[in-house]
Amino acid sequence: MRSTHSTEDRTTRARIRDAAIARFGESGFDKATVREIAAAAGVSPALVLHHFGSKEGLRAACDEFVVARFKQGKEEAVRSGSTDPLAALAGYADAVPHLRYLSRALGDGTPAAARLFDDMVRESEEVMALGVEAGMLKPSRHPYDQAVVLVAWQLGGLVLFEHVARRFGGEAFATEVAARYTRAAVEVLTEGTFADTRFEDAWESVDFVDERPPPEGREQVDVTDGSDDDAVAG
Amino acid sequence: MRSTHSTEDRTTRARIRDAAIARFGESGFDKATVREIAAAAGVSPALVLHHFGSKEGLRAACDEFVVARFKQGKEEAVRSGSTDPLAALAGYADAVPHLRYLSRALGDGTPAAARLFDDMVRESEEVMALGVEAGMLKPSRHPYDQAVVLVAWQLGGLVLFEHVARRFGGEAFATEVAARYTRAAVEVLTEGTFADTRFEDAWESVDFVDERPPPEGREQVDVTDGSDDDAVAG
DNA sequence: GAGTGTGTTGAACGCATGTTCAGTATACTA
DNA sequence: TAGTATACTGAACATGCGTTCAACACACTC
Repeated sequence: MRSTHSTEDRTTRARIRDAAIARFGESGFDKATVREIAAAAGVSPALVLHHFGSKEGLRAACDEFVVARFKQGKEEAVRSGSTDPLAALAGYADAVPHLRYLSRALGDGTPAAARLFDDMVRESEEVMALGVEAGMLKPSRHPYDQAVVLVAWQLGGLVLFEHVARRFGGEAFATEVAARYTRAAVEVLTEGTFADTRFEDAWESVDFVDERPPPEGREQVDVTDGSDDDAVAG
Repeated sequence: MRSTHSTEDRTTRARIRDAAIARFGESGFDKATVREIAAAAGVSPALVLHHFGSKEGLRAACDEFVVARFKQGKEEAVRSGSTDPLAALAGYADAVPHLRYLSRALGDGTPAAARLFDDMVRESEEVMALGVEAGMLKPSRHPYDQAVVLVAWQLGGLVLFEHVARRFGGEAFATEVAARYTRAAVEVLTEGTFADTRFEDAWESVDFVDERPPPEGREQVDVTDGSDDDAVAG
């Protein structure tokens, strides 16, 4: 019996969630207000709380939705052979708000951000191992550490993409900025930038443990609730 | 006639500023309250506003201070030959709050963050040009773009350092985490990770402009005010 | 000692925010 | 038609926030 009133193509709940993703992405979680989000979705502030319990609940719903969406897009990217989700996603114009949201979430220290980071490290490690086997990637002396660093760079570039775009004279999340970014990134990841192994040798002599931390104990949250938000209303 | 009351080793103003840097760094600008900061500094909330005019003024003062401090540390790092300020700064235990603050500022979208980013790009470009001349760095096809990307990665790694540390099983901004991070980073920057030039060639064929954006027009703010905050009181 | 300026405080103000709640409208069930 | 569940609203509440302001304490000048 969902959405007895709304005759739109999407559920009211989905409209609110999308408006929240947009507002959170632009202003950040704290600065974005429930009233703003409600207005953007064309509903009353009370309805937002009616559907999501609290502002924090709304954030959790947005987190789930965006992370799931991102994961899905990433699988496609892996399938196509690219390791940079930024480039893979930049094509989809409607994914930009989600990228923006993700960028904010990573900076805000949302619980979902940690989950996303850990997931990406795990998957990157797998993908990179496969890449090494296939002769596409060079083997690393510290595969796990390298996966962590590369994920940090990828997501870090996402968080600071606004600045990258400004330096490139384009708008944030514009396709050509993303392409230019990727071109430079790929060059570095192919050629390297140090001419000799001076630094590498120096740091290699430092002997640190190469172990993963104890198993993460993060519960794998399943994305059941709200998955039918976009269902058509009667 | 500064600080007629306080008999501490530092000015009250400096104590407030340091407390603010710590609180902003831990909770972020929005969540950190003037009352909290005042309590941490051992003064009344009203005094905070008396000294800095507003919370935003306090943020500006913190920005100036940290950016200046960071710039200074970076110069030393360049002099020592390292291009990674994270590693260069990690040694100074008392710099950790500043790193934490910087990490937050970059995520919050503080005006100072843009200034810092732009400064770093400019300086990185210079340093990298020198490095190429000296035969220490490989020449890039797109030196400016490469500088932008490397700065984005450096600072992005800083923003997400909390997650890097978690994956490495250490505390954020711990020295050994920083070392492990640097080791992996240096490996990638020396060897690259792609085994062949497949991706590089593909992206190189995309023809984008390599120009810098129009001159930035950002006024170079001079750090005169508050520079004597740490002066000893009579 | 009077006058002045600065550091400092406690209490209050005004405002925006997240949240609650009583109540209305609509759709479905029987 | 009556009953019930759900979507939805307007108005209000409580709280925490940044900020203001009148007053006090101390140091300095004359």
